[in-house]
Amino acid sequence: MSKNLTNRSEDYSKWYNELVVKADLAENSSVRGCMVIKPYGYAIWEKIQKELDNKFKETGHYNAYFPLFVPKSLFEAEEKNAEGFAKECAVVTHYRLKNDENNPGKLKVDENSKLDEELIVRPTSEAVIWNTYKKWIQSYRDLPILLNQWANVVRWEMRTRLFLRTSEFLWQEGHTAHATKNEAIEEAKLINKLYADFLNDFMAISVVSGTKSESERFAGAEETYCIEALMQDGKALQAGTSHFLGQNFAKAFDVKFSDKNGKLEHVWATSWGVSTRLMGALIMTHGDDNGLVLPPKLAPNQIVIIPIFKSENELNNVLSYIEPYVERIRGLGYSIKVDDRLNFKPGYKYNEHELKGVPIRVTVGLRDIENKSAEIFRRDTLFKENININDLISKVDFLINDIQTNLTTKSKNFQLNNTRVAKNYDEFKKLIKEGGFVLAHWDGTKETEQKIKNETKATIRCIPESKSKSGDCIITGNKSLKRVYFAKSY
RNA sequence: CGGGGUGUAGCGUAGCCCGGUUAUCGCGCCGCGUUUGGGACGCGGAGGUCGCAGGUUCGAAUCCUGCCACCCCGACCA
Repeated sequence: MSKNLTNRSEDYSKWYNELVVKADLAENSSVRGCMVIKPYGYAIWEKIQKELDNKFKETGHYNAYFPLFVPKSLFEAEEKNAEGFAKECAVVTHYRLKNDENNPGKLKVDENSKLDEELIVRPTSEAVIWNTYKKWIQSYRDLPILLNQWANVVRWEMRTRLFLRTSEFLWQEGHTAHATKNEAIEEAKLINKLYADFLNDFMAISVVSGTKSESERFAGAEETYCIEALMQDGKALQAGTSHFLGQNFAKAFDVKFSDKNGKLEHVWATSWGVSTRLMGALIMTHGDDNGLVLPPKLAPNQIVIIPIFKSENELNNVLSYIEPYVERIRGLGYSIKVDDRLNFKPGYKYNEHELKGVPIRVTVGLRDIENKSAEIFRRDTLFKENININDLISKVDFLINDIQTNLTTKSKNFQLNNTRVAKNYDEFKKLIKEGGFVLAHWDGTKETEQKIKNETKATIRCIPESKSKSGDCIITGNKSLKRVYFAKSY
């Protein structure tokens, strides 16, 4: 199996270039690891947004928007959260520039514009949102509040990696408030399930889901639910998280409500999010040596048509031959593009669309007009065949579904084939080295977790919900209730 | 912030050890022509503060010193 886990991380960069580029900021700028999302990449992000948005709305959530700036006093209110993010915050200290008298044409910070209280550029919005919720919540009748916002956040990471850990990134963050503990826990679980289904059904990415260990938990959370995907090089990627925040934020921001009996109680909270990292997951899950492979459901162009022609006259003949079919395919709700560019040869176009991951390609030339045929190609298996032009619509319809299903199955099988059980620590070390998920018994202590991390670089990615057999911890031999997922991660 | 590496045209690079004509080659770009069923070809053309600043020298992409940036590996993380 380790044969399958070639280290592709170097190759990924060539596929990134179709979607994003590293931001080219000023030469001496100390902002590192920001990315520019190109139109093609953004089209994919929009598909993700739209689909998730629908799912949130179906489950009773509303979109809202809160400020980018968080006053330091709000930020530090929930101590654990503040402590967790303190080391990676961008801080605004001044609000004005002025001309630099010693350096004509240059500007400098006007020291007279120093803010009394520093503003933190949000690394996440719990603080500013809970400060608002305080004003909105008085009675159990005001609950639940189920809000989501699409926003950018900034985390000043030591080391960045395009898509997976950029300094600034786009995400959605949900923030909900509930009257009971149970309701909040159910909300956190619901969203985690929603994420898992979304990745599997829409993005064709298979994940394992469960909870995080205490040390991997979100700063300020009582419980963190997560989904973890396995990339082709055998490393795990945290694809989404959903947190049960208990009453921590309600206490920090003094958010209370009176229940039916008039008794005052603190509100229960959740928060959850997925980010542009999902696009990284997409690339690293489905990409192959020819470039991106996009599941039809989120491909900006699902079908591309390449006309073959020697003159503009021939091009027009081909276009009118194919036009009724294009219209009908469009009518079925599929996105289809005719690549009639004159300055590129067919071979070049083939390669370009493969690099961009277009699921279906149809080639049509004079030969096809003669034979009433077309050539159809699927990106996932690279299989090419000639069909009768009358079968084009049904074939496209079939392939759209079949490619989606095939990618989902492939991802699931990859995950299963690369998830193995370690019976003892020696075996564990060997399996971790080879890559993939390793299921092993763990005694539940931080110390054991840390020891494993130090010695193997593997972390507990997820504690599955499902009940498996109890056993003995591979390190201490102490009692373990179930096996947990270990892996090296991004 | 520790360890290693790299900086030459939009991108990828040769040259550096051993200083010496007008800084090499490929891709891309512009013009003209021929091409077009798997990344076309010919001819012509444009494009460079050799990362930055000092120093050594008659002469520096090349040698020396300092700085900066980026990449990889650690610590940190969606």
